[in-house]
This record gives sequence, C-alpha cells and structure tokens, in this order.
Amino acid sequence: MARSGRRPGESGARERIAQSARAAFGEFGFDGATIRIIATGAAVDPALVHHYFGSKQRLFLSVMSLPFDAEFLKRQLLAPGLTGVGERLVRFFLGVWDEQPSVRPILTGIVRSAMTEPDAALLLRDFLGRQGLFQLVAAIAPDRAELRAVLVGSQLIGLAMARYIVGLEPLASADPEQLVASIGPAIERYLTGDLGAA
Amino acid sequence: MARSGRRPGESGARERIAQSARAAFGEFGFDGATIRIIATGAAVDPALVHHYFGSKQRLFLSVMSLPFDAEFLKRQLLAPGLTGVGERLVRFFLGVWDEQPSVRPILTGIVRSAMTEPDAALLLRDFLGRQGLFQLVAAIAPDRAELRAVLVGSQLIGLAMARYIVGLEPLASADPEQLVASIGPAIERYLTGDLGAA
DNA sequence: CGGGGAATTCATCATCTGTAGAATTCATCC
DNA sequence: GGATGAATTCTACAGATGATGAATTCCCCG
Repeated sequence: MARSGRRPGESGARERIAQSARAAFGEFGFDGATIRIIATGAAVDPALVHHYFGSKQRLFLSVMSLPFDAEFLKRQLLAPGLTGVGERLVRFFLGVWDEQPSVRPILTGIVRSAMTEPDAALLLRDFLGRQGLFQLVAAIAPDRAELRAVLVGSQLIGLAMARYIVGLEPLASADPEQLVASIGPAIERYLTGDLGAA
Repeated sequence: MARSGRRPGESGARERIAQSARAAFGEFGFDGATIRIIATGAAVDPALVHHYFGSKQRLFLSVMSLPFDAEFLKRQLLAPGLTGVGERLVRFFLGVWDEQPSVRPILTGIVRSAMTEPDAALLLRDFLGRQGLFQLVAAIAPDRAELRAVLVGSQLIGLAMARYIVGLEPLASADPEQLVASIGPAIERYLTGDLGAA
C-alpha cells in the first residue's frame, strides 16, 4: 500500500495545474470550472491544487493574467502612420484569438467569468480601460482618449463574444480579412474621428 | 401547528416566482441564481417553484423570453427615412436598457447566462440573428443582410456588456445622447455602408 | 545515514445544489 | 356538506463543491 507521498523525479505538477486551470476556466468560466475538474485535467489530487494556490480565487488570479505589452503594440500599430490603424488593430486582435492557442483560454475565461465574478470583471475593466487599451489610444488620440478607448473596447469585446463564445454565424466562420475590412473603419473612426458633442 | 397547505385568498405566487426568477437570473446568471434564492425572493417555498415550472431549465426558458416586435420596430426606425437610422437604433436600444425596469433583468440574464449555458447562448443567437435583428436589417439593406446584422449585433452587445454588466467607465455613466452620437454612425455604416470585398 | 522539509495523496467536513414525494390546508362543485 | 383537486409547505435525498488536516513518501543537506 504505497500510493500517497512524494513521487520520484520532477513532476511539473504546479505548471500542469496552471495549464489545466486555464483550460477549464476558459471553457466553463469561474463557477463551472471545478477544482476537481482542474485536478483531473492535471492528473493530480484536488488537494494539491489548494496546496499550491491556496484558494480557487487565488488560483484564478494567478493563472489568468494577460501578457499585454502596450509599448510593443504602440510601435507595431503606429509605425506605418495613422491611416489604417483601425484595420491593423482589428487584424492584431483577431490574430491573438485565432492563432495563439495559449492565450485564447485566458481571454475566453476572463470574458466568461466577468459576467458573474467581480474579480474577473475587474480584470476585464483593466484590460479595456486604463491599464490596457487606454495606453494605446492615448498615444493615438490624446483628446477624449478615455471615451475613445472604451468605444473601441466595446466593439472588440462584442466581436469576441459573438465570434468565439456565442458562436454567432456568419460571424463565427467569417474570414478574418473580411472582418478587418468591415470593422476596421468603425474602429478607426472611434480612434480618430468626430464623436459628436458632449 | 398549522403552517403548510393552501393559503386563503389569491396569492399570485406564480407571477411572484416569475418576477423573482427574472431578477435573480439577471443579477447572478443561470448558475448563480439558486432555486432557493428565487423562492426566498418570492416569499415562497422552494418546492413551489418546481411545482409550477418543473425544472430550473424550464423556469429559465419560461421566464426569460423577450418581447421583441420586429414589425413595430421597422416602422418606427424607418419612418423618417434611411438617414439617421443608426442613431435611432442606438437610441432605441439604450432606451430599452435604461428606461424599462422590467426588461432589463431579462437582457442581463440572457447575456450573463449565455457565456456558460448553451440554452441561453441559443436565445442570444436568435435575438442577434435570424429571429431578431436580421428581420430588421433585411428590411433596410437586403444585400449581405446576415453579415450586417451580426456586425450591428456585435457592437450593440459589446456596448451592453461594457455599460451595464462590466460597468466600464466612462461608458457606464455616459449620457445616452453622447453614445448615440458616437456609436450611431458606426451602426449606420454597418447597415448601409460598404463593408469591403469578401 | 539521519533528519528536515517539500510534494503528494487520503479521508473527511460542512454546505449547498436541484429535485422528489408525501403531507397539509383551502376553494369549489355537486 | 362531503368529495375532489389545486395550492403550499415539510422533509428528505443523493450528489457535488470548496476546503482542511493529517498521513505518507521522497529528495536533499549535513
């Protein structure tokens, strides 16, 4: 009867738990992602999750942070000048969702959970607000940058919801470049156009 | 000991349960809205909820349907002609959320629940797709009506999420007419403008 | 080679969840 | 006024959930 206790060799259990947690939060949201589901996905006892991360809340916060590099993005999007910045932003946004399998569950997890978990809503607000998009927008259009940032954010988050979470056709299967051409100009107007009087 | 059994007079319990369920689903989403929370909100025993509605799923579907009158909306929005239809649509959309206390929990409930519940996602897809917005859009721009409808839908749903659910400032506190002026033209372009080649 | 500490699991708790069935009270119709 | 049926509540169950504390096994340092 030798089953519990430490296992030989390097197991990487902590990283496996983090990985599995991201996948589960992304697919089921905060509530739906059970500690037991996460543990099973990591081939680990549920208690080990608590051992490493303390509580489900702390696990969520530890594991669902976004690697958002505003500086890099600024240079990338503004190098060719202001014209076409809306389309470049949409293209970049879709690229992150479509082509980065490691980031996508983090994004879906935050969006799914933000509907009911205040902590996740805070993450999303930061991402769309002062800690995220605002940094970028302020470099493009200093006047009314807050308003411009949240307008852009609302369109992008709506796009992500419809395309990746709700699966609204024909949006979900649309060619990315079609969406760039359709939505890019709207974003560009939010960034640089006239928004009407206050 | 006389507590259970039928109560004298008309109680309207069924309607109170529906009311309380809408409020709870709207605030906590499908998962977070417990049958017991709903029952307490209606001052009723939890078993009565099942007695009337059978199961939580059926309760949700019975109670969260939207009164969406596409015909009326068409006439309303198109009477003054095509110009300004985007702004009128945004104004109407905000009016429903801001001024109709009975409808708002239904909308927040559907959006909150659609992130994790397939049934609710179906409701949302119908609302933004063929059963809802598409009816309206097809009357305005028959060419590429499906794409136009979901583009409009993505912007409107993103607006609702940011303003009413996530509470993203300064969107959440913005004056409705400011948003009409800012977002209306984007919607109008989705409805009547050039969306780029396929 | 012995001991401290980290990794991992076991067993368990208290609570909450949706749901079911039986029991009780009332209104209404014959 | 007795019977029938609907409204309402009580009690309870079986399973899931987040969390805890102790036990077991292994690695590493002296």
